[in-house]
Amino acid sequence: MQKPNELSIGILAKKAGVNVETVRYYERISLLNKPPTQLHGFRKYGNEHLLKIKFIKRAQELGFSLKEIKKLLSLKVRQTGKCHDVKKLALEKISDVGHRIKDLQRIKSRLEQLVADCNDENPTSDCPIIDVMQGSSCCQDK
Amino acid sequence: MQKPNELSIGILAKKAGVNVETVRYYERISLLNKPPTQLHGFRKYGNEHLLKIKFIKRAQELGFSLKEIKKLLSLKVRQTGKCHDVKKLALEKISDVGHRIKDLQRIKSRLEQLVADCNDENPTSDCPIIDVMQGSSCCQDK
DNA sequence: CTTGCATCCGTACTCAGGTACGGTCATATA
DNA sequence: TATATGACCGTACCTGAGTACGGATGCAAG
Repeated sequence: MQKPNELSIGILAKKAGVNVETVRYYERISLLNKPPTQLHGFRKYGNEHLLKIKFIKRAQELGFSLKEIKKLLSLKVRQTGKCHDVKKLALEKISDVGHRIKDLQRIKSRLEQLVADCNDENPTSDCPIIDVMQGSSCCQDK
Repeated sequence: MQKPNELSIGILAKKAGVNVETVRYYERISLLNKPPTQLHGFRKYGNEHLLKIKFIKRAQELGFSLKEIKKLLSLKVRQTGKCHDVKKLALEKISDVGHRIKDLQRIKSRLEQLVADCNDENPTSDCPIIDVMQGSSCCQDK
């Protein structure tokens, strides 16, 4: 019924490994342009749509938000788009991710330190973890 | 009008450095128990409420969600609560945070590698960052 | 022909952690 | 006393990234 490179939304979603609703969602937020429709409004996708969804998913794995991906896609589309512009976004993302890593590391070592000080059999009233959260001991920093 | 250690919601919020609405929100989700009310239903807080909100805020800084904080608070309250139980939650959180750090590091080094390969003046059609997201080159891992 | 799945569309719901709004009443100050 | 805050309450809204639902069609196989 369909030419081999014409995909229904269900097939497309399956091939891309996403939910049908996700495809519709991407269209709603104009991340994916609405494809030409057949009779009765049934969507008819091509291979480029499949590639685009896979692009989105890879970019997400690299930590880009959908909003950022939209930007990335627009750079990709414009002929005038320079590698430079993409690189800029990537560098921002690197710095951003770097900050998040630092925050988490600070949290982690704080917790490790607390756990190290903690004697299992103490009642919680003597628990150093609870204590530090009470603010009674140390760390008025920040 | 009020005894010095009785706080209105506005004063409490200010002292704790949170929004009035946040206090009400914490009550809604039973993180903070509803304080005794005066005439006309005005909330009347004590110093223990202030400490509790500060506790919550410190625990949040350590990466605990409000749900987890609720658990922490219930351990703190029960006499039978042992340091052990708190430590367990802390260890879970450490492992959790550790995973998040690893994920972010993987993302970061991937991006750094891409940026290193990227020549500013290329058009986006030759951009290695875009390429990898297209999936045309390398990395069919995961 | 009927059953059953796929698709259409719009809307509502999810999670977390709040924030904002609107109407009413109380309190404090000038 | 009049005005300006502040507090009350319930509900709606926000972000992000989807997921779910319900009713109306369509299409294909038995």
